Amino acid sequence: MAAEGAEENGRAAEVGPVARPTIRDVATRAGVSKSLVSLALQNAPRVAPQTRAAILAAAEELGYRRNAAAHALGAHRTRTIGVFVLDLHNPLTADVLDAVQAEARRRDYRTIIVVGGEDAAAERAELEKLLEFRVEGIIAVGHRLPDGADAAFTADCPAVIIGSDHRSTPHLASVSNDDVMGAGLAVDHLVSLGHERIACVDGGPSAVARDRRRGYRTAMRRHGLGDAIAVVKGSFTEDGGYRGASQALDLPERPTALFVVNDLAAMGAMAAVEDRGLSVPDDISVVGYDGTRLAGIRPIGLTTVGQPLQQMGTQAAARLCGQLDGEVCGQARTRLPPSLIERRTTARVLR
Amino acid sequence: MAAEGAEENGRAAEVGPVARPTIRDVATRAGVSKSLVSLALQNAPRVAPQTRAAILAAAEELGYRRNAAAHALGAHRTRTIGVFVLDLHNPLTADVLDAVQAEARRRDYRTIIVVGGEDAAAERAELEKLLEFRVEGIIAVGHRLPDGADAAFTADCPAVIIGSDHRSTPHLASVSNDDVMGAGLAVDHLVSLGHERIACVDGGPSAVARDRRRGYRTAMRRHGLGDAIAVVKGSFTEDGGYRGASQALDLPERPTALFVVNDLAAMGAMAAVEDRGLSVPDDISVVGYDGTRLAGIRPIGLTTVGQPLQQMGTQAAARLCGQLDGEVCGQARTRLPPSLIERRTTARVLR
DNA sequence: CATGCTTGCTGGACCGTTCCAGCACAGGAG
DNA sequence: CTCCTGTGCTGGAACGGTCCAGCAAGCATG
Repeated sequence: MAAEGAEENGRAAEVGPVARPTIRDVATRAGVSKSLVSLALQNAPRVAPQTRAAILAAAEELGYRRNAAAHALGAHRTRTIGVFVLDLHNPLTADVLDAVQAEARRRDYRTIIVVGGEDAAAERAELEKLLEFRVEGIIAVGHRLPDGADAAFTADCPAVIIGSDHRSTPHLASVSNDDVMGAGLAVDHLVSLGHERIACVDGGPSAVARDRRRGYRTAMRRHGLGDAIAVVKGSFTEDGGYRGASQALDLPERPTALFVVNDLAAMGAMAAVEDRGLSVPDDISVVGYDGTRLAGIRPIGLTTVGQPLQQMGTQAAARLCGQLDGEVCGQARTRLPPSLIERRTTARVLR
Repeated sequence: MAAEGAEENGRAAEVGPVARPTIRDVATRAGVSKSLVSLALQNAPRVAPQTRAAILAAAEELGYRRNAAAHALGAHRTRTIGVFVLDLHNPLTADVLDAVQAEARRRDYRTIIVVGGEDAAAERAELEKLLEFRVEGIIAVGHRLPDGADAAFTADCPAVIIGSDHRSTPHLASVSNDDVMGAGLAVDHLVSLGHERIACVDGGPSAVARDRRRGYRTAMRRHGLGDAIAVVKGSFTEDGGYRGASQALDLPERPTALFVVNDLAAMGAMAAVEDRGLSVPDDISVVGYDGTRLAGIRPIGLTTVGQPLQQMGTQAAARLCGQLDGEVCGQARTRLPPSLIERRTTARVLR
């Protein structure tokens, strides 16, 4: 029966956009007022069961489909949250998104995703698009907007940032892992394997990179290795990792281990090691950060600091939806503990 | 000035959804009718330049933002295409999406992305959501809807499938690579390295897997290796690749090379090789399929059949937008040639 | 029997746009 | 001067829903 409706439209589709049945058409067919159809469709209580059934049947027969635009306009609500993604290529994104999506669905919110293009302008345009859609809240998985610009957006609807907690915009809610602690975990692990000359391949100016860098420094000093601290410039990309590691390996006192700002960059770092005729982990141990699936892939087996990605996604969505539903939510910034995932790119240092 | 508007709303945001300025507010401030504001905002021709400027200024001052819902309702258009993604984890997805997004943007269409959940029901719900938003067209990157169900959707708006071209639904436009040819490329390459016992780790019942399987068989026969044909069951996941390869390696006549249905599964296959104390490529050569970035990562260096992912994304978007803009588009099903990307997981067979 | 409450339904205003018909005015052609 | 054309603008209907006030009928209560 539904198929029949689709068939009818199938023909019309050839010549242009189909004139879809409206709530009024359904009302006529069911012999009731359009108001009642509206009520029945949103599962309102005061509708007689058999009337409701008749309306639902009529809707089904006509192939009625709610018009989200009209709905939003009338209801002043969309029950939709916008998800902004900075980089689809980062394997971290997929894990987080799956969890966000699942939690939102559970709470009866829908999600739409947009992805920020190359530059800040494109990112801004995508965010603007979300706002035009009148999403009720925004979840951002990474962002590169200058401080302050994001504030202008979150003035319009609540937002939660996943991953980086911008210290500069304290009003922004965030769910992140404790990067300082995570970096410490990495250093602790390497030290426990006897490493002393541990270099840090950095990620640049972002808040995340800053914290990981700081955690590295703090941990090194804690182990009495303050003099061995060596931070080289890199980035969150494979290429950045390659260049950073190259620089570190060419240091006069060559490090025996590399702590790299994220998993992707760690891939590049391993390539750099290899290109110098050295091997991982025999000559050089490598630790990444993020705990993405990529790192877990067998031929790679990267030791890394795992973020609770799924949990982060879930919490972010739960917090946002909760806030929208008027629940009182606790603190705006949640920070989850990371954990070390030991695999095959780290080994005891050779004397 | 824009910031000022944001500030004002910033306060109101605490107590609930902000009452955003409407086109009417802008009209009042600029001292014109709302119709003219509407005209000015959509860059209509018959608006005096200085009036337009005044209107734009007023809009800016008030922090006006178009309401997409109202727009859609009035204009009977959304200029939005919906992108359905089956699996965000497949690294192929990101490449394709980037290209789709870029092309759509170039043609002044916006995109929204939804991701299909665990099962066919969730997938259907997401597609339905897109339709409720009244997207003008749909691009699907993979899908698992039973044949016929997808027909019901595409009856309502034009759609292009990327990747798999469902033979069973010939009315669906698609952009794909030639899987039969690609599989042939892989076999040719292995044969040129002296391999004869080449096994195929399969991907299951999907159309894509079928074509790759068939391409493998055809090529083997072409090389006079019909007797060496060995297809083992696997899937498009790492795990499926592992199990498939395990089975292949336990064959009485152990193969010297593995052609695996996609890059992800090839990762699993390599793990299986390793677990048997064998090495890639010295003992076993491995070829993947897709040409994802994953395969290119240095520590992996997988030899693979590369799909022109970016080109596929671009063409799909171009075709869809073109159709929506009334251009006459050629054939509904485009098939691009893949190419072999030779890296370090294949080697000359040892005698 | 009047009253009030509950249940089930209706009519119409409203949301923020677009778009169409139409109007006033200016300038050029006849 | 009149007519015509084009320019710049306005008012209001329409889009497809939601939601509120209100109404009729049935029932219980006093």
